[in-house]
Amino acid sequence: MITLENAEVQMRKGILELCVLNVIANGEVYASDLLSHLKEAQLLVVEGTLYPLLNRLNKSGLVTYSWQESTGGPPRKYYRLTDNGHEFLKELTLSWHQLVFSATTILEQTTQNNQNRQEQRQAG
Amino acid sequence: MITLENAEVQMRKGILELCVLNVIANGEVYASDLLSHLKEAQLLVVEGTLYPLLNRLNKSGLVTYSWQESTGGPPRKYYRLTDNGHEFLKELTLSWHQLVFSATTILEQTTQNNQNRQEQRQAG
DNA sequence: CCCACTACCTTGCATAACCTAGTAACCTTT
DNA sequence: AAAGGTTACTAGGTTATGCAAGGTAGTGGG
Repeated sequence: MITLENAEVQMRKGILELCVLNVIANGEVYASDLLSHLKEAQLLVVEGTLYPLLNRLNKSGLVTYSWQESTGGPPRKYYRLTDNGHEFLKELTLSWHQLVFSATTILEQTTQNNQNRQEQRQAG
Repeated sequence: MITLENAEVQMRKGILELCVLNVIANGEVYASDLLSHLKEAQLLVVEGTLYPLLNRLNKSGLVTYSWQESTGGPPRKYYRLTDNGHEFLKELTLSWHQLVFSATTILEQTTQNNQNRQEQRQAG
């Protein structure tokens, strides 16, 4: 069964990696930083999603981390991109732009046709 | 293991429904029409992906179809959106734009910071 | 010592859906 | 009737991963 909820989750999935890599590329961050950055951009992510993703990125050699002391609380893992990670991000960003292009192409056609139909309706 | 291939598939998944619904909204089409429209927009889809998707959309009440004779070959199923489908598409399009906004926000930050770093490197 | 807060992490359920490879039916042409 | 093109469809292997829920552990205040 297709629901709006599902479709939105599906779309979000696709760009989550892209966004996480970008935030990390943007400067060393730890998990909570990431969460708040993503939240700022209105991209909903929770811990149970983020930690496994960071581990996957690490195991795939795209990010690495270093422990750093915290003023209060346990030490933090600060992530940064590896060389492979930068390369990967570059190509993924390209893919993303191509995808946006595809979608835009199709959306624009629809918009134009709907406008045409409205004009026809008004003319008729 | 994270690969570029996987990540791209993942991103494409998310917008496939959106694009298919849009093409259908664009005028009655049958499966092969859809495939060529999507191909024009450089969105790779194959039969085995499309037919199940069309069935899901149909079962979810978002599209309906009518049989029409073909000049040569078996009759074709021409799809069109239902009222629910139009409503769904409207909201999904909105979600898509919001998602593009989120991604763009994050991508721009990265681009700016990278530019700053380059300038700093050149200055140093 | 205990509580609250922060931070990191894992297990497992639930879901999802792509795509390969194949089937079957209809039509026309030879 | 055989061949070839067009159209529709599906079963199943494979892969993926979101998220809720629960666990571990460091710090500091009362």
